[in-house]
Amino acid sequence: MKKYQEFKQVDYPQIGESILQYWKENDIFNKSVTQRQGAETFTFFEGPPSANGTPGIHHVMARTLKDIFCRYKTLKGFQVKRKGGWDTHGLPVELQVEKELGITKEDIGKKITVEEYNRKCRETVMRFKNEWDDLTEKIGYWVDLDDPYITFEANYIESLWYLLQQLYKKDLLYKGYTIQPYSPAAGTGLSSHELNQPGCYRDVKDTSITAQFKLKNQENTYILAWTTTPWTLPSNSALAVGENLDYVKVQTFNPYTFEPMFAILAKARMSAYFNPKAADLALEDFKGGDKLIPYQIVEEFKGKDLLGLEYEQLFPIAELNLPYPAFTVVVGDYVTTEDGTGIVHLAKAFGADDFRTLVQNNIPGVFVKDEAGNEIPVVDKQGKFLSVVGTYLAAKMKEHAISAHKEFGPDDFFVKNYTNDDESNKEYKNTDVIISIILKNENKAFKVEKYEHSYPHCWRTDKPILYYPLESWFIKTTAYKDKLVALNKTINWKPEATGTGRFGNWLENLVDWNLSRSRFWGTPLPIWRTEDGLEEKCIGSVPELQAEMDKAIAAGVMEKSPWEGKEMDLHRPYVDDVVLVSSTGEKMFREPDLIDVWFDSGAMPYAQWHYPFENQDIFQANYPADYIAEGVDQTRGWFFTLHAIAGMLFDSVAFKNVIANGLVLDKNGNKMSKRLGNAIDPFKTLKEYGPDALRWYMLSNANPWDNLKFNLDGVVEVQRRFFGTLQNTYNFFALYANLDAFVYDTNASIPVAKRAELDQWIISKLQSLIAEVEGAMDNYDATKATRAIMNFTVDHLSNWYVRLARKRFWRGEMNEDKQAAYETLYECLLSITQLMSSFAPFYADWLYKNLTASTSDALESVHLTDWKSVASDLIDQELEASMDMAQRISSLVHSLRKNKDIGIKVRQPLQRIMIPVLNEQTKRQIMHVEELIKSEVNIKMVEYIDDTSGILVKNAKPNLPVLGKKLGPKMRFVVAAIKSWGQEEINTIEKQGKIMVPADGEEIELLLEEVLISSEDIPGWSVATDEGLTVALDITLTEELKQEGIARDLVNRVQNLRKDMGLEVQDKVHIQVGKQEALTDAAIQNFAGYIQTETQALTLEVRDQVEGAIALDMDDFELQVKVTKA
RNA sequence: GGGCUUGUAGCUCAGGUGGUUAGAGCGCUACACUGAUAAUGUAGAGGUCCGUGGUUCGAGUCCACGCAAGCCCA
Repeated sequence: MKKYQEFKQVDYPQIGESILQYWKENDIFNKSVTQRQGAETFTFFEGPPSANGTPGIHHVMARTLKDIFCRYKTLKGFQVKRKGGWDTHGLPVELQVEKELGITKEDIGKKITVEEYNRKCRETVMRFKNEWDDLTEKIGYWVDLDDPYITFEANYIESLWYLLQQLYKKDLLYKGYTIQPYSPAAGTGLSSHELNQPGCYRDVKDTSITAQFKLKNQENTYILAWTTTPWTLPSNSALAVGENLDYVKVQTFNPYTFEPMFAILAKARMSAYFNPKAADLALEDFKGGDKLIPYQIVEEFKGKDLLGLEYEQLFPIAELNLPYPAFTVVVGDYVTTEDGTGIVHLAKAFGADDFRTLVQNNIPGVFVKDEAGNEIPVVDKQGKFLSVVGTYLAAKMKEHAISAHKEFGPDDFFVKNYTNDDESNKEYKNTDVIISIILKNENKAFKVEKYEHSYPHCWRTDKPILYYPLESWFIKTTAYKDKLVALNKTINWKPEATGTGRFGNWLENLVDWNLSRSRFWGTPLPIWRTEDGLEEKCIGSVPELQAEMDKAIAAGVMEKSPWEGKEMDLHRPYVDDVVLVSSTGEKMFREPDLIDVWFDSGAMPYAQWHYPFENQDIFQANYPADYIAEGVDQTRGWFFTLHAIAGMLFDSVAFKNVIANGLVLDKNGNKMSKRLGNAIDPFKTLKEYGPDALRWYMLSNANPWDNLKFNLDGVVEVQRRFFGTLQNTYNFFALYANLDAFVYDTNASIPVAKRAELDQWIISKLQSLIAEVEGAMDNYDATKATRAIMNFTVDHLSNWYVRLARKRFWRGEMNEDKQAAYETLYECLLSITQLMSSFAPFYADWLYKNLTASTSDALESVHLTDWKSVASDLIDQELEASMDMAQRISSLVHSLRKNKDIGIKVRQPLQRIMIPVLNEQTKRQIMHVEELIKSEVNIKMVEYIDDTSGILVKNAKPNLPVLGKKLGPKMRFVVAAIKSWGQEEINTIEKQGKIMVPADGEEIELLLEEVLISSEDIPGWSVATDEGLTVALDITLTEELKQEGIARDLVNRVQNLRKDMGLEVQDKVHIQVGKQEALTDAAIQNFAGYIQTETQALTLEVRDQVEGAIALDMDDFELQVKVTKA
């Protein structure tokens, strides 16, 4: 029986399926975890995917990347628990459900109850779980799919509530507001998703004003600021300039009132405000009403020179006046000179940038107090000015006798076009126009014009949106900024730049985490408030909620628990039905918001174990994560939320090592999309190529943090080049091992030191490989590891070791040398199965099982083995250097033989090669592998030419890195001098160790170590050179060499014949050859023994006539030959 | 608009701290091998190192400004 199964063809997808089956039947994954019970843990966190869509090829990438390090660490002896998880909340689910039901958000609670809606979400979100599980299994991603965490489960939510309560207790959870897109017509905030709907941004013409802000303490001097939303001007509380932009002070006249003035604006924007034709006009010649208005620059400065300047409130409404530092100039990093004046007016309530800048500068915004004492903007949620502004505007209309399409009272001033007035009326004037006229009349407007720009509109009402402050709950992440920054510096990011750059910058510019979402399907915010907001309760657990409910029921504010007689579902609408009671007996209602789904996933280290309510021990042993991996697009998503929660509540990082992988693009570098039809179906790909080649390709082709241009040709190449070569090497081994009935026995193997030099070499190479793979994997660099394994397998093991050792396998009976060859090859193959098992888990296990089928101490799976560490004592650097020399010399000789002028094929033996050697070490290294070189390139001897030969031509070059430091600018003189050297100078520096060189009028001493001496020429010989190694080939063909060449040719032809005849390796033959010219006959006669041995010929006769002979083409002549089976 | 990443042969990618002639695989061309054979080997051709400036004796490598592609944010 064959001990090692041989394979004609390999079906990689089939290997994947059968090994998967084997793992399942034998519970291998589970065993790989349980057998490490008690060992040190290596913790991995699974970033939960959402199963409401089918998985794509990029998920193969992401999941493979997660898998490999877990497998590697398992081999290294760690216990690696991997709990799967599902992300189930969030907008995409809601949108999908709404699309399927044909409803909008407005219909929820009307056409469909919240209860039904959420039930539908719950169903939808796990719809493709089976596909996901299937893919996960088929690509060999080992993760616990039987007991995953699911973010909608009550236990999970309870853990979130606990965390939120912890934040609340630390005073890190607060209610504030943020500037968001808001639709007054629809009465709702809009998500960025809604704003990105096609057709949302439309070109509209708005009245734009360049307003004049009068400086305090400077006569007639105004800062010009431009806005396309004049209605925000009454809310102005500061002006922003670009710190490094150039500004000018211009003496001129107001174009509406003709009053003399000084205007301050960006120098680059002057052309937009001043007609160059007026540049030469004298200021004193100007008369009111002139078309051209003269101007003159009187001062220039940088933006930073303007900082802190105070100006007068534009609309002097007493109720809206603000204390210093309001109405001053500040820096805005977003200020440009693309349009406007290069100075931006800031209204805290109506712009996100404005809000941020003013908060940073501690400048208050323009707000008034409502009845409850809350600050509210001067425009209400219907888009109408409060009467405090309306009264002012109405009065000004009277004062300036401004007529319009109707009489304006204090409550008639709507911003934008939120009235339903007839805009086609000739007298129609909107609030922006009225404001413009007032400012013009009051010498406060420098320019008013219609301006066309792109502005977002509400997709439901078609009306323009308003940027408006909306209430939100926040986590005060800014309070922990320094801590989060410091903790981040301890994290090992791959690539590093994502940690320092993208993530680091994000932390540096941290804003408070806006936690609120006005939605239905998500984790409810566990905060109950009295209606006046004076009393709040933040609930941190189910029992706590239960206790509060009991109190509320006892107090009579709630009739009964919404979950009475049912399982507790902590979602809406049930939680909304919970009314608690305050200390004063008032009703408390839940804040209606849900929380950001990113909090769900960022809390997974705790919530996946239902911490702290259960599993505290497991949590302690598995926190923080040693390793996580996710797409780089998660930087501000999952990576951040993990980091923030860990830093704020646990004073720890959440993960120590992280790979942020790039995107998977199509082969042309375009994004894959189902619509474009360039998406790769992972299931189809797996079916065609199997999981191993796919995984290997993705890891080895490019660093995972770079984008991958996915090309199926690349998978094919990996399969052929790496897997094919490895398979061939195994087949070669199996073929001969079976013939010789060799079976590897660990306990009876020949010590490496007693094996052939070639064996020692490949084993040394193998150990170096193990060290390299270990180093790469410990540094989370899978690409380096896979490439190293591939190079070893293809270049060193197959192409060099097997090729050179081939004859040892097929020659003769079993002996010690043959056994050593088998053992060496076997050990290499077996090591490769372990090295590659993390990356190609199926094939590696399959090969492992083939190799160990007859071995007594084999384990069930390569994935259950212990990592075989480097045996440093087996690494022989000197030998590796020697062999490298042999490979390079062989290559040079091949190159010489192929030279057009030489053209002698390898089968023709040649007498000698000559190698100049300038030092003993080189000579020793080459001599070591002399035999090998001789047989590889078919020459009789290697001759070394050293100094004493007298024919060596030496060559000197400057050692630039050394000389550069010493000489600097004088380099070029010295380099030129060295290049002009002859043998004499080289001899001098070699003998005396130094030489004087002229350089730009002075003499410089050069030391021997500052030049590199080599030999690249042997006079009279054609040579080939490669990195200081030079080889000359003696191409003289003697009679004897010619004869041997013919003999080898004949052997070659007879071998072909044997094969054509279908003879087995061990079959014997008789050979008859027709008489030829003398040289050929002599060759056959002199090399008869050689020919017979090689061809297994019992007899070899030369005859005048050969009956039934075949004419063999011997290149230069034909030979009559007849081969018969003995 | 801002932050970050990428750009090297037809394609996919390597190229510590600047240093002599910029490499590999695939593909292409030619050849060899024919006892690993639907396998394998060898050699060759192929480069504006995205562009422009700069620093330097010397730049694929460092700096500045651009260009192109991508991601995230506004």
